[in-house]
Amino acid sequence: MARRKKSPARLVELAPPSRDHLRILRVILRIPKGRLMTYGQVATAAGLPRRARLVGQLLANSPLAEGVPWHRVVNAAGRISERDGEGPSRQRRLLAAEDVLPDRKGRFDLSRYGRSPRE
DNA sequence: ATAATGACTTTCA
DNA sequence: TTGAAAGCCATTA
Repeated sequence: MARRKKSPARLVELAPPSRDHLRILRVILRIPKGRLMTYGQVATAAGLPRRARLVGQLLANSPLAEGVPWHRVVNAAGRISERDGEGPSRQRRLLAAEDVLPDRKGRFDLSRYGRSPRE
């Protein structure tokens, strides 16, 4: 096997996932279709209270692999937090495909869509 | 070790 | 209800 040197921070996508990241991913994977969770809820459900930003950082750096319903994660205001450069259109479209629709101002009703990962 | 930054959240005016 | 400010935490520079 090829010897592996220390990978630069640039190759985040190839870096071994940390324990915390796995816990977060596991929670996101259990968000039912048509439902939403906030960054904070995901963090807490993953056993990492006050680490909402960690959830955001993970998703921001991840290649957003298929099968990972990252689009079901929104901010506490029920709005889409957009990635550097990209608009909310992509996430909005994916949600619309699950009948999760925003109000006139682009806000999602968390009391309606927001639920814990396990029903 | 200090400072800046970011898919965040809560508080307050 | 909205936006600014401060709080919070991991990562980078």
